[in-house]
Amino acid sequence: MQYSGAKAKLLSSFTNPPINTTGRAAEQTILSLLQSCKTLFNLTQIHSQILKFGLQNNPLVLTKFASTSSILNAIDYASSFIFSSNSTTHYDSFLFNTIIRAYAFTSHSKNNALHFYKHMVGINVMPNKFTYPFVLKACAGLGNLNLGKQVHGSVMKFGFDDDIHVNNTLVHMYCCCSGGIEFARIVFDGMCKSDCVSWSVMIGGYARLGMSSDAVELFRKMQIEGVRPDEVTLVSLLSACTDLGALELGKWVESFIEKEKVQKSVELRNALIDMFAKCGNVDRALSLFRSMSDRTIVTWTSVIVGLAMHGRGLEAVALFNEMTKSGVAPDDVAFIGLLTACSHSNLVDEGKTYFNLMKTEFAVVPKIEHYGCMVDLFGRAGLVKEAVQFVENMPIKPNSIIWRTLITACRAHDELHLGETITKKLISKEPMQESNYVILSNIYAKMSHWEKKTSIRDVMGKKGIMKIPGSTMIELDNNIYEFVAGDKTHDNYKEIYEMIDEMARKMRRAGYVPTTTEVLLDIDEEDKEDALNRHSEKLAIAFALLKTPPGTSIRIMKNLRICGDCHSATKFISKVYNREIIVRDRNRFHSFRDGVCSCKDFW
DNA sequence: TGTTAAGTAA
Repeated sequence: MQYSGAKAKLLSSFTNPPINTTGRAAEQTILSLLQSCKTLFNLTQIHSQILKFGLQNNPLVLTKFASTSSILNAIDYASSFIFSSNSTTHYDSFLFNTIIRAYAFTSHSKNNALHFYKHMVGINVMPNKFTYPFVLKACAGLGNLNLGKQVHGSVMKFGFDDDIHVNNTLVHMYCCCSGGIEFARIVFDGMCKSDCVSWSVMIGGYARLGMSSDAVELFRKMQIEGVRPDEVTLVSLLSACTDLGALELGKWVESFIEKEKVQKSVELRNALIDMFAKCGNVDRALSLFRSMSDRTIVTWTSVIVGLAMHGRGLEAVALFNEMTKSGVAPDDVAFIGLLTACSHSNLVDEGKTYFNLMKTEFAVVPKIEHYGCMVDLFGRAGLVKEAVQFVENMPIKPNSIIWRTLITACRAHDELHLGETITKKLISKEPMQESNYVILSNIYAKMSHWEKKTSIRDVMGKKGIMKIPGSTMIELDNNIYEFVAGDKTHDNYKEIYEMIDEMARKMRRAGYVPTTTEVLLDIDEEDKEDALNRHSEKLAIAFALLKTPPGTSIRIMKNLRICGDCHSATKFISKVYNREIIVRDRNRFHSFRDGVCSCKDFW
């Protein structure tokens, strides 16, 4: 490579170094080399120059060296000098901050950051207020709560707990450690000064942990206290809206952005797209997407996933092709979206093709999730043999999700004995997982093995298996209501149960037959029907029918997959009450209208 | 002789 001008001159002074230079001049030479050339020179050469000049313990040189480039080697060289040094050279906080910072920002070396922090304290170099944000960032990356608490102790000991930056990073650190969220809130509540970043960190912490109601609640408090949210706050808030299915709140965020002229970063627009897609308004997501000229892989993936969830697989595939043509390289998440789109829309050939292209053309190594998508693709399409073969030939050891996907396919396509065998194997490996027993119970129901089905309940009771309660959420008049099966905690519960009875009568007249085999309980048929009628989604629909004007759409969100009976019942409800009912379950959207579901019963 | 904090996709 040819260099000209100043660089060429420096390069020549480097290859023909002023050998006799000593002291201040040598220091200046090295510093200017490091200053001007950064990554131009081979670090090993600079290293040998430093040794030649005897500057290996010079704090200035080391600091410059460590901050010279983002190349980890530079930091490693600098840090090895410090550790190998047995001189009494005094290194100041800035040198350590530089090194800690470099390590804290490098994904694999966060331990080194802590290492240096401890070394620094050990040789009596005082940390300053700039030190802790770096150290705490490293702690956050490591997610080690005890380590974080230790550093928190030092922060207090050295009296930096009145610094807003330090406190903000403390809150963030606790948010990133498992089991740390309560500590985060304690620090947050105890801060003598707080700003938009403090609130954003805390709201973001709740949102990432799926504590979405807490995130929304804290945002409301932020509004009351008059702190202006910025685009980062709103990304976290939108993520909470997405999780809760809170479309109205999401729309409010969009109008807030316009009204308050919040900077519309790509991340913020991506979050809006994701929110609209997952709150049931995929067309709004699409139009936002079309209006963007600075799309990232996240933008594309968000709409592809959104379309997949709505069963619009062909459009998702078309968008994927448009994306690759426009020069955006697909990553592993994009492929998960694409393959999900194929499996939810019965596009077996397309799915197979893209799975192969993934490796050959796009150099994305398939992960267990991609294999899972393929098993699902075959399984849903009724190709159980292909699914089994695929699992047998997988280069990765199948996990329990793969097995459950396969079992679900067996159950749906009447490979009941195979399903039973695999489920029993799975239960022996994973005896505390409730869903394994639910699947087995459903298989026995389909086989009419009622005694076996009944005995499952005893087994579960003996093992003390925790049930994940099904719950359904609905957003009405700026409130989010949550229902669980058999819920009687709601203010209007009497009205709701009367409505349930009315719904049951009208549905029966329209030809609805309850699917009582879905009930796990050991009770008689009439009680089973009663239990089905109290499923959380039916309670939420009854509540919505009571509280919203006739003819308007009803949107509900379920935490698990919608059960077969509720799916069939909702079709009848949509017809009898002339309502569009949009259900978001764990996997996808179901849009019921006039007795038909948008998923065409393919789910 | 200087440096610091937060966010999105299955």
